[in-house]
Amino acid sequence: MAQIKDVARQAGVSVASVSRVMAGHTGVSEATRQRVLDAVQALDYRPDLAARRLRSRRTDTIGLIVSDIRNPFFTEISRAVEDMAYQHRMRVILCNADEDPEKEALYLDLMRDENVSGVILSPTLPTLARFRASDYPFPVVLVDRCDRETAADAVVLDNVDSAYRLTAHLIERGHRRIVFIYGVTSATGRQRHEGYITAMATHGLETLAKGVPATVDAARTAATELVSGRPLPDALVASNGIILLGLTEALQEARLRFPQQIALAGFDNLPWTRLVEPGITVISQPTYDLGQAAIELLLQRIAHSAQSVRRVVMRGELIERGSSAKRGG
Amino acid sequence: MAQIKDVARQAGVSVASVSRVMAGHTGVSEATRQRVLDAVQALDYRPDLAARRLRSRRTDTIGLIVSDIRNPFFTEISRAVEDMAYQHRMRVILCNADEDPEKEALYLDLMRDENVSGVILSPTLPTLARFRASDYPFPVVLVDRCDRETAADAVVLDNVDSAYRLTAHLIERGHRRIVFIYGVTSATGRQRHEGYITAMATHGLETLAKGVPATVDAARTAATELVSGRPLPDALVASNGIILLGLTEALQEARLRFPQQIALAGFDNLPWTRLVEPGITVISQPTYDLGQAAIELLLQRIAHSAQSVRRVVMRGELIERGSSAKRGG
DNA sequence: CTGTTAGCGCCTTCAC
DNA sequence: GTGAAGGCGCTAACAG
Repeated sequence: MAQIKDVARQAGVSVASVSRVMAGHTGVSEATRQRVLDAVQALDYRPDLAARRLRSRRTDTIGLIVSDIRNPFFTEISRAVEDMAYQHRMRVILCNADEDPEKEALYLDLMRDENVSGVILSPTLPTLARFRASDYPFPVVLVDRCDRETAADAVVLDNVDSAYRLTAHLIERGHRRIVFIYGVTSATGRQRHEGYITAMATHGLETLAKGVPATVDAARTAATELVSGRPLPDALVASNGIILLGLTEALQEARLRFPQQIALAGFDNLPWTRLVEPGITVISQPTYDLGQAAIELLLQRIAHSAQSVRRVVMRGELIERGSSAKRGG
Repeated sequence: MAQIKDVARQAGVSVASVSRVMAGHTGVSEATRQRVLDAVQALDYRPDLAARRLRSRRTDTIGLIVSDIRNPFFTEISRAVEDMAYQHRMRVILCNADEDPEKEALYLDLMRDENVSGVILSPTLPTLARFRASDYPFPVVLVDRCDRETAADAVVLDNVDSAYRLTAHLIERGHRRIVFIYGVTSATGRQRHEGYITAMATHGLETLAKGVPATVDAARTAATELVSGRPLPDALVASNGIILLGLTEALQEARLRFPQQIALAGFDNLPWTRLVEPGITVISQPTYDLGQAAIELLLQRIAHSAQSVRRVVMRGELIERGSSAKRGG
């Protein structure tokens, strides 16, 4: 493997000149530049990143810590982050915390060891609760999950508003006994719960929410129980795609037709939601855009560490399908 | 940030002893070890990875290059790889090639720059065609995609057999005009196509396959065309979950009921396949296990670069659901 | 079992 | 515009 001194010798210049050319610095004569470039090509020289990182004290690496990689929402986020990062000549270390605060803490520690340039994080509830940007030696941008109290760069959906609109949509369609099943382990679930409560209260309706761990199994179990009691709810609403899957499975197992016997709606416009007839009404999130905005914000923060704290809020889009149709309509 | 010499001073030993303790080497007295550990704790010392990597010429990093991160199959693979890697104190750099050979080549180049310890790769067809392990300065384990000719460590499904069994199952159920829609851009699609052909030929039936790019849109378009002609096929079979999604969408748009009007089956036991009534018959892949086996194989190869080339083949499991039921049954 | 020392490959001042 | 030289923080001989 050729090194910088080999290139210097081959080009008949000093290592300093080679370094300057490689870094794209100005102040190198065109003649020298060309000779270096030729030598680089001839020797197939590639700078040693470990050496460069040691010397320059920068890694050009960003850490992405997602809470659940199996959730297509986060898959799409990571796709966006990765695309943008490599465009900016940065590396991505992907970590999946599996909704486990300990694993998450471990990974945040690892990020410190790796001396990353910055981190994009979708925090679990405990981590978010005590999150202070100053606790970390690198800039952090929160994605998907952030609350009002937390002063941090963040990119999130308008969770409260979206949940409000989704609930209001069901109320408009004549549904009254609307049960909201939400993930208690994330800020997102809580905020969407809040939007639901506001919508119900505004319309003078009784709230009937149930918090569950954000897994398909937990959601299915909860829904099965809900629909086995009487009176049957008019509608079930899920706070995210994972829970929506559990609800749909439960309704199917209970042989309950929607919207005829019970209405259904939720978050995340996953491919299967329009496949299950007559289609499930959802709030669609701009997932790729959220990821893209997160890394853009992070890159800005890396470049300008003193800039003011920013929050980017994106709007969820209501996609109306058959599952929320009018009662008996 | 404390460095090794600070720890050495604090503990009253040499930097070599600190280094030895940090590396978990034997041949350090218990007393020294304890003093070092105390000093490490007191100073909150963390070794500088860049320095370590430069000096030791090892990165303890593995590259994972998947062809499409949006495919849940690869999501699960990466989950497994990540879990195992961190257990072995290794880092993972995740790259999504998006089925683009150029992007894939770029990433393989990047792996070289990063001086990774090894790579797990699900290659595109062109890359696989000219794949030679000796072309890379690091060990490579192929996952999901490999062909007979390629001499490389690999972990794959029994693609031909699984497709054979799936097709034979449909034939047994009385279906005759079975159309196989497969991804032409992957070795997996080709091999599954082969299994289909063998099954049809064995039963004296005419093969009716159609190759498409492995996208939902392409599959939907192809299927829409197929079902608009006459006679209608008896059954549609997809070579993977992405294509199966496209087929399902097309049948739904065409208002064709399965299995009454047309049967349906495919690969990948995705959650939605049992949600779409009456459930879709699929070959289930042991995705997590495939990923786990891949990294285990890679770690072995890293430890024993001379060991013989290995191929791990895992069996797909037929999950029978309503979509493949008997004609008119 | 422990310490001394020479680099790993590169960047970056500093002098010319 | 160019070159010489001193580290970045750590590991691994080697010597004791």
